[in-house]
Amino acid sequence: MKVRTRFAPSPTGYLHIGGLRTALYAWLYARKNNGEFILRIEDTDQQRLVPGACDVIYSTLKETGLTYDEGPDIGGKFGPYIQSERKGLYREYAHNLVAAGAAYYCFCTKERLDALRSDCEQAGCVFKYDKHCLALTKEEIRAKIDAGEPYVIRQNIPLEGETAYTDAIFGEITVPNSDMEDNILLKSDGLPTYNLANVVDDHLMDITHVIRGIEYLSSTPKYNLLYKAFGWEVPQYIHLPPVMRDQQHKLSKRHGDASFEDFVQKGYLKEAIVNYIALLGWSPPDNREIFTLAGLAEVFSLSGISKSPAIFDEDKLKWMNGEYIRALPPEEFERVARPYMAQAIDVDKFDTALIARLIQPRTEVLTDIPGKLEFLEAFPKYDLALFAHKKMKTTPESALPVLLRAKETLAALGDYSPETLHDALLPLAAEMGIKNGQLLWPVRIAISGTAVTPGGATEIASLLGKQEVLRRMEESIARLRAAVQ
RNA sequence: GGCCCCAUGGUCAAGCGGUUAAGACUCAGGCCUCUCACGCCUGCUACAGGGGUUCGAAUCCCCUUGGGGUCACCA
Repeated sequence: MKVRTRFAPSPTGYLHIGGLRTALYAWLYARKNNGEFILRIEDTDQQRLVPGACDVIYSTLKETGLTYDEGPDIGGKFGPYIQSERKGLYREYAHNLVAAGAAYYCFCTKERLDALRSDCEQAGCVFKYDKHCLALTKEEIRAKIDAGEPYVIRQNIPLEGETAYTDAIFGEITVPNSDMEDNILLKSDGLPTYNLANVVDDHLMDITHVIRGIEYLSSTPKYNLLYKAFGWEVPQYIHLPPVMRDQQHKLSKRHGDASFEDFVQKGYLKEAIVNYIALLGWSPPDNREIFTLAGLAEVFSLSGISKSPAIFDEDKLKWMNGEYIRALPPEEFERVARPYMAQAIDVDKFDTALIARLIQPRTEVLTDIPGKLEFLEAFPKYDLALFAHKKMKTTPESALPVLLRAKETLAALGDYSPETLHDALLPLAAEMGIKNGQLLWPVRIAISGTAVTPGGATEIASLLGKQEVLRRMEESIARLRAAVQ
């Protein structure tokens, strides 16, 4: 039988990192097994509809390369793929369940339920629906429905016994029936709850492997009772442990660390994010860490999935993002970096190819690019103490004569390529009998006014150009003169 | 709280009864070097605790502790 997996998010307006990882694993499993990956939108909660939310899901999946074979926007032979468009179906199946005795009508009002709940709370017990409406006769039910009383359909769960199933990751899971509630299957608005919809759709859509979050681990027996009542074959279950922010909190929207988009905005490359989350909760058979999607699909296996929650480590993501950035072809890096350069400098005034070459190995996230370039656009009013460098044994005093000589050389030079500058300045150091660093450190400070720059004196000088270099040299020399005196 | 599940360094993790308990990130030190970074090398840090089973336990069992999940007309 052909493997079919699905990703079934609720349209909340953003794609949670944990959700993305679930989608990734479902996608990988399908691809690895030459199967199909389906996208289904679970929008049965009318209260939480967010306009445009589906588009976020479609576009994120496409941007990350998690292509689906069937889905709302591309169709497929098991459509529609949006649950609200399948309303009639669920109603029909819910009624079949009632006919089979596996479900029943419930007319209990919110008030009665609330009263029951608070009584329970006072008594210190856990609330569970009391099957009150199960006792209704056919006639009573008919009368209520004819009278237009709103109703829901509840699952009729046995009071005794237990229900078990085997999860591919966690093994055998057994839950006492008495712990399960007669959940609502069909709401009074005619739409199904997840309890019904996931079962009906997974079956109708021929899903063979249900890959989803661990929050469903202990409610899965209930769904299996439904499969059984329908006479359907249950799928293989694969529950995934959660992605955490720290030991006790999940990644949350509030903390700005929950959605894929948040990380893209923070300057992470899409490929790096996907690669990182693939490793959060799953490990490959070997020690590799850098994978393309295709590479992952080749080695992905359920046996590598771990059982315990994984804490999202942004430090490691940063490192991985750096790896991806460094691996980019130079032109490609320049292209993605350019908008970030533009935040700090006038990109038409500078040699952006050279800048790109300099910052590529120094960039971990795209967003730290502007900060590295500010000194190019505006010469900072720096502290003269910057001329002091312990290892180089330079001081503001020793810098002055060095700068005077360097300025002469710099003024005499026509070509300002890094190579020419290099070839002119190094001999000067030799001639002066000082170390390269003792010459180049003061020069770099004098023209950048910045302790740490992406590149050395010759490279910075090249970027700045002769005119600006000489201007900055003069200004620095003047300030030094005034201070040293 | 009931029920279900989990437990190797700060983090991700390998390990499937016999290992000097991998690797990666972080951190520290060093090399390289025109600053920083990159790269390269070295180092610090772990089997939650207690009982069993076994010739032998990180690996199997039990308890404790800690953590997660779940108990909605949400998914």
